[in-house]
Amino acid sequence: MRWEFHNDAPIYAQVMERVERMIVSGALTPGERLPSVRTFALEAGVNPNTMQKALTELERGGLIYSQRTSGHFVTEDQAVIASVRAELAELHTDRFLQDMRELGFTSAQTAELLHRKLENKEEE
Amino acid sequence: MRWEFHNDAPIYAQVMERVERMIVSGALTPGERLPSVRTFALEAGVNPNTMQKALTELERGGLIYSQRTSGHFVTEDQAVIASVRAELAELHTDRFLQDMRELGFTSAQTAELLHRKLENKEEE
Amino acid sequence: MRWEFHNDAPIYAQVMERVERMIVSGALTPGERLPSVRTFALEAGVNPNTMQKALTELERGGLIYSQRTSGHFVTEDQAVIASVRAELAELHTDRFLQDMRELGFTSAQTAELLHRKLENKEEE
Amino acid sequence: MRWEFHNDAPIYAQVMERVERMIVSGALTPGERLPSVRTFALEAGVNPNTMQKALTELERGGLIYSQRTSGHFVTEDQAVIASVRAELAELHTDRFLQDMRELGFTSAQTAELLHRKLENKEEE
DNA sequence: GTGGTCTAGACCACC
DNA sequence: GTGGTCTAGACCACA
Repeated sequence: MRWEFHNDAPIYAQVMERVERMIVSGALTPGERLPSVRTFALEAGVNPNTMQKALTELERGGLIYSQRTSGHFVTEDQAVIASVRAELAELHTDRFLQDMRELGFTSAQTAELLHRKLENKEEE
Repeated sequence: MRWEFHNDAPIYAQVMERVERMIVSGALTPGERLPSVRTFALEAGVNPNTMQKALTELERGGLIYSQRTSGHFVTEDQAVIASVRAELAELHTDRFLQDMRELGFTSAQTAELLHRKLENKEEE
Repeated sequence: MRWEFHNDAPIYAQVMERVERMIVSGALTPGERLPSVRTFALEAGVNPNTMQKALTELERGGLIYSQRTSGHFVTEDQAVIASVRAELAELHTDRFLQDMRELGFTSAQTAELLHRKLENKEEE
Repeated sequence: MRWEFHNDAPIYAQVMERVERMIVSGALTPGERLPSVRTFALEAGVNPNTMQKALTELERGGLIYSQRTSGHFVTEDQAVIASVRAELAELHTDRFLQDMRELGFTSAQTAELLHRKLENKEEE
């Protein structure tokens, strides 16, 4: 399964985002071993160096850690994961509000619309 | 200013989206004449055929209409514009909820977070 | 002038150290433009990618900053430079005390020896 | 445990330094028999000829002496050891002052910094 | 096998 | 020209 990438951001950054989401969503659990750099790169359809860079950057953020001979692992510090998750949630919310503002919706109108949508769902 | 495009969708579709947004946000007003296909294509940095296809598709949706001799115009039917605007709002909202769900947020939690964000803004 | 490198540390790290010293010692002044990545790499006798990595890491530390089209520059924030300088001084001092301890000198004896050395210099 | 070597000096010289330190620090005591050249070379991960040269040079300095049939021994002359120890201390001190000078510290400032460091240690 | 580093060579956007 | 990114291929230490 080769991953898909956009033109508007470096591939390594998109790889980072993707792995980030796998972690905060629980698809990769705390302490779990990631595929080897080479294998993961193959899976993503990118060069091993690109994957290496992405993982190194993620390591800097504390979301994963590496052990020289045995691989990369998801952090066991759930606080770090929670923090990143909150950050991403913030980011999506901001982007959403921004998108809606571009359509001419005020924040209040946006919230109102979201509520109506959720109520409709309940009825279904 | 050349527009920026992704890899994950045909260019013409992205052009459509962009013009759509210009219309529903009011950057292009009802009845306003669009630049010529060639000019508009140049401005966007796409092939005139691509721009042509985008405009034709938009015409099918009723958001613009063309007059053989004088060019393309934004519809004067504000109901159509409002409808498209609502559709886009729906789309952004769905995508937002989807993104948040991928982070493990329920719809209720997402709404809660949005509220807190708006309250904080008021305080500022 | 090709630089000389040891085996006991990655080249990019040694390049970082070297540039660091050039900055904190004043050989490169605040705001000064560094040679281009390619030129600098040639001067150091390393691959441009290696120099790029070294400069990127230094940028992360705030000691230099980059402008996409015009090059890398030494930070103008003298506080950052002073801080790095203090850090390096600390490091050298610790290493010195450690080396002397391996020779069987206590810290007090080391300090005593240093003093005698400085006094002898004055006499010269 | 294979020893680690730099690129910036001949291996035999680095071996010398290391054995020197073992002697002056007391890890090898006066009169103690060294491992055989072959064994010692294996331990250090160097060619026996290299180890031979290092020991011969150390012998010239009087720090060790050899007996044709029974091997190499640490000198029993403590004055020689003390002298070498002083020499090494001198060398480390000079290198320290040089490093600090490269950071822009005068000798006085360096001494001052060392003092403050030792005082802090006492408090701990 | 693993991560990590290094080199070589290419392409891109920006100005 | 500039920095930045990407790929390909190689080597190393570690276990």
